Amino acid sequence: MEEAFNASDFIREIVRDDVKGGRVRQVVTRFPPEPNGYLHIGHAKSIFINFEIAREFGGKTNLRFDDTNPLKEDAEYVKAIQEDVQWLGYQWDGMFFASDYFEEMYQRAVLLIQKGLAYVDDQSADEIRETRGTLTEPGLNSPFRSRPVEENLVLFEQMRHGQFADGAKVLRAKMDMASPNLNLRDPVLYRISHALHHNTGDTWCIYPMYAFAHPLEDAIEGVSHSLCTLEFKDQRPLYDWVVRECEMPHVPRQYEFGRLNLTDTIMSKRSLKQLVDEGLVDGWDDPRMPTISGLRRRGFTPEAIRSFVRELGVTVAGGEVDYKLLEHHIRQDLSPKVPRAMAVLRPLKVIITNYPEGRVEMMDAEVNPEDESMGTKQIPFSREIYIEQEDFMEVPPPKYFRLFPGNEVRLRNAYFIRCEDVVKDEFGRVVEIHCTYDPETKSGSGFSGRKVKGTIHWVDGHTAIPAEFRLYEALLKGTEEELSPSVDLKSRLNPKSLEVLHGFVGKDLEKVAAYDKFQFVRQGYFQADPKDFRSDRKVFNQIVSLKSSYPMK
RNA sequence: UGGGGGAUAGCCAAGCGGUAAGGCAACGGACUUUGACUCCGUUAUGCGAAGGUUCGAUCCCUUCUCCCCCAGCCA
Repeated sequence: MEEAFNASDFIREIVRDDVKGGRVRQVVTRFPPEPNGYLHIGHAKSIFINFEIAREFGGKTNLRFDDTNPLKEDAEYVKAIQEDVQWLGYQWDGMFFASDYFEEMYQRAVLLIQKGLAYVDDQSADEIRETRGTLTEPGLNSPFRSRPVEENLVLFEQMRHGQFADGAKVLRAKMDMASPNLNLRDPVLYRISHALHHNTGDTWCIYPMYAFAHPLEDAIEGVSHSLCTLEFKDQRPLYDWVVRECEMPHVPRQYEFGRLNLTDTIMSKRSLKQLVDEGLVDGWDDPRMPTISGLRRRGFTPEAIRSFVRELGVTVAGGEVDYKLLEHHIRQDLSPKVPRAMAVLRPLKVIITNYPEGRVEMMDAEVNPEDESMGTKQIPFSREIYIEQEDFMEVPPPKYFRLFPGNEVRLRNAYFIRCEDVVKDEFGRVVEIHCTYDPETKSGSGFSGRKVKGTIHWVDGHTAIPAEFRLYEALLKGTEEELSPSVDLKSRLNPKSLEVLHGFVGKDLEKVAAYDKFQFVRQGYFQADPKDFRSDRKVFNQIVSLKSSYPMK
């Protein structure tokens, strides 16, 4: 289902034309993350686009770490990024680092200086900002703009050799301080930073800026189509300028697509990192995080993520995709392939008064009704069971098909039971209910004497295994105003984003292992938590609930 | 405000001068040992607005409105 797909969008059209017209011999794309954080679902879209398009045209895709800012980058992230890309199902052709090219970049910058197209500026960061002009006013030329080539060459070399402090000087492109495109007002190409680089250590103390480095990286790698998000659109003239003026033999082209936004989800790495750093979540892989590792820990599958981003398509219109669409794709993926099981998240004890004490019956249960080949399993049934608290109401609302005094329901894979009595504690809370069962209604017996409106799930009281269930809601929730990025992140957090419940799973889940996924019947899809699951402490993360047409929950 | 992009249903999105695909959501209904799944049906005389060109406009032209991005020595 996933493979039978023939996408067409403006980028694929461009690539197709380039190949047909002979302008491009081999399609080469790249996924260029900066190793300054973990990948999120937005990156999944970019990964999908870059890898799939190259694959469709028989091309190649590189994984390239855009590590030009040592202050923010870390080897931890490069490892995590590789894991995430592979987990999503993609294998790169080449793996590179921008830092692999630092020497060549330096030489290209020297070329620029020699051509009179770059100069060393002694102005401070503040001065540069102040003289950049505004949206409506042109900027001012730097007093160092016409520094002689020879002097620039010497200064730039001294920059490289650590003769200046951080921020003392920068290398700037000599473009146009009056350009209506702010990116072209003599953009900074190199800055001084005496920082330890995760890859090159202290070899360098000057680092190229993205705008200079990225086009060179693409050109060096023979990238044909450099596919990035829309906010880089204004950089395109600069991108082309760098490739041209640096006299790169290979000319890559940049094309931009709209980035993914999801409702109730923050996607900025800055904010995600803040959540992690301030301990507001359980790390980058907290199941509430929109990171790939968070989704993985939550129980999402690569297939679901891929089919989700595939359906989004490639466009330039900005918008916000409903999180429900992602939920649809994970349900769609899991439903046919995951075993059913019964779990009671909020237990209520039920005594079946006419069922013989001490007797245990093994009941047949289909592993997955959607796929007979998955077989059946045996689950124990006895006099005492647990059902879901919400499946009993003393005073039921209209259209309530579950248990209430006098009503009969089907216990899934077992018998019909009828509620006869309610036991309450001193505060009037229901603590236990008494039911009777009808032996003739045994599951699989073909009994058709009477129909019952509701079927509820349960676990056997004597063999049930205690389990912890973690239910999730959006990490951030609130009105549009409350969710404004200008509001402090902490106050935008949804206090109910995590709910921990202690209940039971059936004995058939005795041998579950981390990452095992189930559909807990009538509840939703769950995964054994990879971090906290132990054989003696069963922890399940809710991936997504089941859809429900029953109004209240 | 200068520049760059965008506007098709509640959300995403096809459409490329010939009379508005599809998915999600929602709402009905069928089926059901999951109020699930599946299946059927409903939901834009309308494409941000107003003019114009044309036999014919979501598509071309003009003007206007609204939204997003750019003033890091971040990427």
